[in-house]
Amino acid sequence: MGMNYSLLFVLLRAGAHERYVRLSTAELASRLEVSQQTSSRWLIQAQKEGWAERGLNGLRLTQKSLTELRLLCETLQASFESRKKTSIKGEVISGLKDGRYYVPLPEYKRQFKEKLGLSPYPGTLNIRIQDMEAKLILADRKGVTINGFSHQGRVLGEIKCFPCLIQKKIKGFVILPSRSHYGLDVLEVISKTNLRKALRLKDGDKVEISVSLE
Amino acid sequence: MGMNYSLLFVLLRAGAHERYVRLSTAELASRLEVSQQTSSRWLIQAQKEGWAERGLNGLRLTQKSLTELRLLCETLQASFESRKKTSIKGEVISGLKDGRYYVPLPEYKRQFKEKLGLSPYPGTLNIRIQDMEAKLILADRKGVTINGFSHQGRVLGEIKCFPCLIQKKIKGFVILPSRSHYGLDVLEVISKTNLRKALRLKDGDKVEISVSLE
DNA sequence: ATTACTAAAAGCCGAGTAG
DNA sequence: TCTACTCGGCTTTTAGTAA
Repeated sequence: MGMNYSLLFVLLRAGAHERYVRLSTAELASRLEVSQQTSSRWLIQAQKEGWAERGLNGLRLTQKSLTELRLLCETLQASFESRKKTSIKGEVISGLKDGRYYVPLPEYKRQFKEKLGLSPYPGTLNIRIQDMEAKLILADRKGVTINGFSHQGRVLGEIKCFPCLIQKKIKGFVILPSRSHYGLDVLEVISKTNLRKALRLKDGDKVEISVSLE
Repeated sequence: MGMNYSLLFVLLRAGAHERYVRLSTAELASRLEVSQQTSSRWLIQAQKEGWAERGLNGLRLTQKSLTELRLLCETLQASFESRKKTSIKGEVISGLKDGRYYVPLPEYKRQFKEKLGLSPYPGTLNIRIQDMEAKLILADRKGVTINGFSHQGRVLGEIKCFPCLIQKKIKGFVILPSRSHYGLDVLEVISKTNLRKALRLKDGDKVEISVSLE
């Protein structure tokens, strides 16, 4: 029989981790949104299994409960405070050259300058990545959003950007266009400079992108 | 229908808060310690209620789940990081005078000096407290431990100490001897000075002890 | 391999109520 | 007041199994 999380959380909120608290089974029931009978039964069970104890002054959580809850707290914290940075590896590919079209569009350019402080080189460096999940992690994060717009009857979608360092040398941004022509295995990077030239990259070269998830 | 905590915690531990994770219902079942059929049913339910979603790449937690879990995380953190100080009130009593025997023992004295920076007055101030729960709170905390030892065939137990301020004036330590002769209603305090003299205390006088729980 | 349905058994819930 | 028992009804579980 596992622990009754709802009960433990209610007891914790009542302060039963540091002192005996006086809580009638009826009061407990209302906080748990169950009947008085059920809260009474749950409490008896929790006592039997060593999660809670009752004394003259009321209820309190046992050391066993506290250990368990503290562990849970750490698990939760670890999950939520997880990675602020990630490193993505892949190799340079040629791609469709469409970055050369959309990156220099005035509306995108204006927003790149305003939101990223970047006057981008007109084009993207395309990287085929090994770990596709990495792109999914980015897709989930907030990043900086460049708004979409219409241009000459064409709809240009929004772009999500993440600051990054290419080969640990040059600053740039990983961009995730909402209407990308690439799949999950290709990452697009923009920078002030022509990355291929500056880093002497050619198709097939291995590159490392250190991305800040902020 | 409330959320299924066990399921959410297992999914969180699997990393489903930041990406799709591939987990068969059988694998999930073994982690949840339920049958495959039950894990399948729970998952369907969680999906229906908007706690989890399934894509081609596996399972992941929804925003709704993350919001809920983050809130829970904060509750837990708040509970565990709670009070760093507490105030205990009571009145001076005479006690058994046994502090006069054990406080000055060289081994205890050495540790008091080393661990607390204290050369204690040979004796304890005994206080009958109104709120017995306060002592239980202390017993639960770590404090500073003075190790036990043997002396002339007698076993002297370990002592847990908490820095305190008596009457908001004089520094000292609340001590909790593991083999105390007192019950939960009596607190023993040591200090560099003779507290009775310095604060002009006599039996029955009200005192306030501000304890640092660290 | 996998998921999820059926159906019977097991377990849980809460109204009623005793102490 | 309060807690916790009984017991009929309802829900959840899991073995078996189909897809």
